[in-house]
Amino acid sequence: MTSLDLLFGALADDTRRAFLAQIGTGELPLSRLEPPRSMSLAGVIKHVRVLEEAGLLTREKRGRTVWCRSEPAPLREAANWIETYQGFWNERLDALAIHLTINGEADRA
Amino acid sequence: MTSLDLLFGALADDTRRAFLAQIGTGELPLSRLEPPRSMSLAGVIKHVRVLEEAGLLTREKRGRTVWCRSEPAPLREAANWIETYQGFWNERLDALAIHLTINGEADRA
DNA sequence: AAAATAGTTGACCATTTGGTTTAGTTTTTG
DNA sequence: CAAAAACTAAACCAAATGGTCAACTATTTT
Repeated sequence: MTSLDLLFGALADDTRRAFLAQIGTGELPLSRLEPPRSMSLAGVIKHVRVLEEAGLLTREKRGRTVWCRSEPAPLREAANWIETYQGFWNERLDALAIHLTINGEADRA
Repeated sequence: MTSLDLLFGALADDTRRAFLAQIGTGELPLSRLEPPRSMSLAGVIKHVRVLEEAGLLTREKRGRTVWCRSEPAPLREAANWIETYQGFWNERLDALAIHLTINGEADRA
């Protein structure tokens, strides 16, 4: 299984996306993660492991609590695939370029 | 299951990403799709259905051949999630803005 | 009309996934 | 020390996934 499989697979779940959103740029004790649909702590741990194996988060044990930190780098890989596969992101960037060009000409006037 | 689940789930497979890449912006007969690892036509059809259910492709039957066309719109939804969840795309767009600003000033000189 | 091409469907199978419960370990706290 | 808190690991289960093959429909082509 390729790393993109792991990556997209990890993102293909409500619960796991919620965890990433909750962690954001900070860090959170594993037991503070709030699954959208209630589940046992063991269930939570399984999801955390999937995210970890996809490289999307790291765990650090301090005392008796495990702190989860999100790792954004792999997301770039996923976004790169989307971008490369079909130039729709290019269209978006083109649109921005046009916007900035207009602004630039407005500045000049 | 939410539509993002379907979307990321559809992308979480080598074979299906290959199909999307092969179709690109054009269209391709279903039987011309080339799975990375060889498989029966029935297998191919199952993958095509997954992509279809995620909204990533549409089929049109003309004569005896089914033409597959890729639908980029849902990808934007996926990319939007990535962008929203943590502002790393913003950094990228910022970088482009800086680039264009420099060009604009070069034009002015 | 007969044969080949293109696709679909259904039954089946093995593996993975998403969850549970129970029984642990380790680290704090009373 | 004893109890609570935070986590882990193993066994188990149902459902989904990724694949097969065989039988079938529909459309060309010869």
